[in-house]
Amino acid sequence: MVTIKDVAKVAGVSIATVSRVIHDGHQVGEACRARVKKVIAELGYRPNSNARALVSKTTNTLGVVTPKLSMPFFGSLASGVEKGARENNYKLLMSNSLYETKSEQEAIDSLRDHNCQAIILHSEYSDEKTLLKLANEIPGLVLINRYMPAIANRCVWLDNVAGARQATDYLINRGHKNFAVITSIYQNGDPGFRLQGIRESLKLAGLHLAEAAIEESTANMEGGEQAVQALLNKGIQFTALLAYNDLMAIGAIHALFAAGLRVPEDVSVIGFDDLIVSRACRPRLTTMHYPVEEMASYATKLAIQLSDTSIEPENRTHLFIPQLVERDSVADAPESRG
Amino acid sequence: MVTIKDVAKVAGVSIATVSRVIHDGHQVGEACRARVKKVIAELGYRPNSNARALVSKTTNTLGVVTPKLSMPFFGSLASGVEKGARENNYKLLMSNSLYETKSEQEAIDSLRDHNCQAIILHSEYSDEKTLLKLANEIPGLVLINRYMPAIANRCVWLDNVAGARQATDYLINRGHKNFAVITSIYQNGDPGFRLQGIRESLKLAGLHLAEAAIEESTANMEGGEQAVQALLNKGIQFTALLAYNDLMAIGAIHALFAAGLRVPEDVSVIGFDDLIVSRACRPRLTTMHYPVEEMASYATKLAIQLSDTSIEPENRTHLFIPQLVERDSVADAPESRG
DNA sequence: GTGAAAGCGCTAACAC
DNA sequence: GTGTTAGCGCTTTCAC
Repeated sequence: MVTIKDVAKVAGVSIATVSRVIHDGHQVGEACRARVKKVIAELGYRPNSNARALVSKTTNTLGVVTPKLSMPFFGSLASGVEKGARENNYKLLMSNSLYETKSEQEAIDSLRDHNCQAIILHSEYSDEKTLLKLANEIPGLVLINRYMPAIANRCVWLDNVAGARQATDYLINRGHKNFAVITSIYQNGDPGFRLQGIRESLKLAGLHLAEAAIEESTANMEGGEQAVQALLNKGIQFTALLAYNDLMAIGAIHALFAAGLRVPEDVSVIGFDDLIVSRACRPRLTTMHYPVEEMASYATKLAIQLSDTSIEPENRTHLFIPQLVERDSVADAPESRG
Repeated sequence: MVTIKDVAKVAGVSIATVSRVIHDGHQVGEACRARVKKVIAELGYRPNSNARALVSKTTNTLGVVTPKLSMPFFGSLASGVEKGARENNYKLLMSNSLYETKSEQEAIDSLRDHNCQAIILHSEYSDEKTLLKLANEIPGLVLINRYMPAIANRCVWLDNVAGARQATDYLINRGHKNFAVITSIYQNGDPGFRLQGIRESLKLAGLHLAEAAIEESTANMEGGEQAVQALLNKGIQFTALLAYNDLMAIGAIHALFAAGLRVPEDVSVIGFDDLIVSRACRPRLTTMHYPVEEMASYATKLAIQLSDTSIEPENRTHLFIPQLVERDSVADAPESRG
């Protein structure tokens, strides 16, 4: 390994001079700087980032904690963070929290050990108190997809209620009157807000949503299938189905066709997230676009900014709005057709 | 920040003793150890990993370079690496190479700066010479999804030829005689090997594959659609379609239905990779399972092992075989049905 | 069993 | 402009 000493020796200068040259120091003589640069190139010298971090206490390292990278949603999130990190010349440390409080905590701790100045956290399980404490200890901590009023300016989140309302309104405008909803068994967080949005819109339109028309299941394809089967078994009549997310929506479409129902002719289905899968199913899924990647990049820049405590943080929150993506899984209500 | 000195002071011992306690040192007195441990817990002391890395020259850090995390395939790869890293108590540094030689190189360099002892590299663009040089400099470098004879024992790869043969044979056994293939315009690497496998199997079965029945396009859904449209426009007759990957296969299914052809009744379609999307489309896609996540975990352990130059590396390569996953997009050939 | 001390590679005063 | 020097927090001999 070639160190700053080696460079200094070969170039016939002191290590301080080499250090200055590296830091674009304009306080070094022309000729000298050129010589040092040449030696650096020849020797292939690369500063040791550990030594640098140790003394300067600034690591230019950013950490991200998500449940599981193999889930396309989190892959996109990670990709957005990576982009933000790269653009700011930060290194990216990554940790899966595996949907567990304990490993979530471990993941965060390990990032802290590594002196991450900025951390992007997608936390589903830690309680508010823990998060608040953490936020207090780490200025560069930003929460993504979670809103906590006490640290509103550290939250980058999506307006799930508005998104769900938009989806519901769209269906209402298409003439639908008979709704069913499939949602996650875990009603804290996103699922709860989306359901709330659905309820609000329906109520405003004077439409009734029976409790029996809301089916809970796991938030994946299988869950979507099962939920629809349950709905059908109960004899619920519906022409419009709102799914908690794309995966459930796709499972629903499978189950609907298996039951001899056509999408969108008999039943319109709408998803949420706009993952790649939504373009893979047939019919292509109409859904609410969740700009995760963009939000993640944004959160990254915010985290880096906040980690510099010398600048006063803005006192505002960071709210994104989902957009409707019209594809082929929604049609006008059968009864309203010519 | 609480340092080892703080702990030593509070516990009334020297920093050396604290260090020993941390390292499970059994060379510390019972009472003393207990006291130090208590202080560590009380103060919430966590060793500074930079300082540690600096002196011990062992960072326990692993880097991974993939084109883009938002692609489900690479998300899975990253997830596998994360698992391997976590199990070995390694930290994970991540870099996107964005499908460009230059950023691929930058990504690798940045990992080196950070003293990664082990690196998992999914390289599509760097040439063999560059890779060889790199492998030479970094003992813990492992190539995933690329085979280079000169460093065979550093390669974790998939037998694409065998996979393609298996897929083709399966179709042949189902009575198909008229084949078409849609593949990537980039024929270096995986696409070339898969096409080779297809050709071998067909030839062995005495079946002819006209050049016109091979259509090249981009390796995504749109590419799959376009390729099938081109095939259809040319008037190619086929009952079996082999797609380079799942995405192309799904695009193909869309195009086939759009043209009034049913899958699998009129045309059987087979994919490759077994991404989540393959379970999202209708009919569900029969495909070759690519065990990326498993391979990535394996590669990670291998890289960590290789990075320890004190142990002699095994002189063998690491080859994985894809597995056929039967779902609903393949049926017996129409002409062979009762 | 425990402490003192050297030093990992680097940055940042502080001299000259 | 350039060099000297004091650490950053830690591990690791080497004494005692």
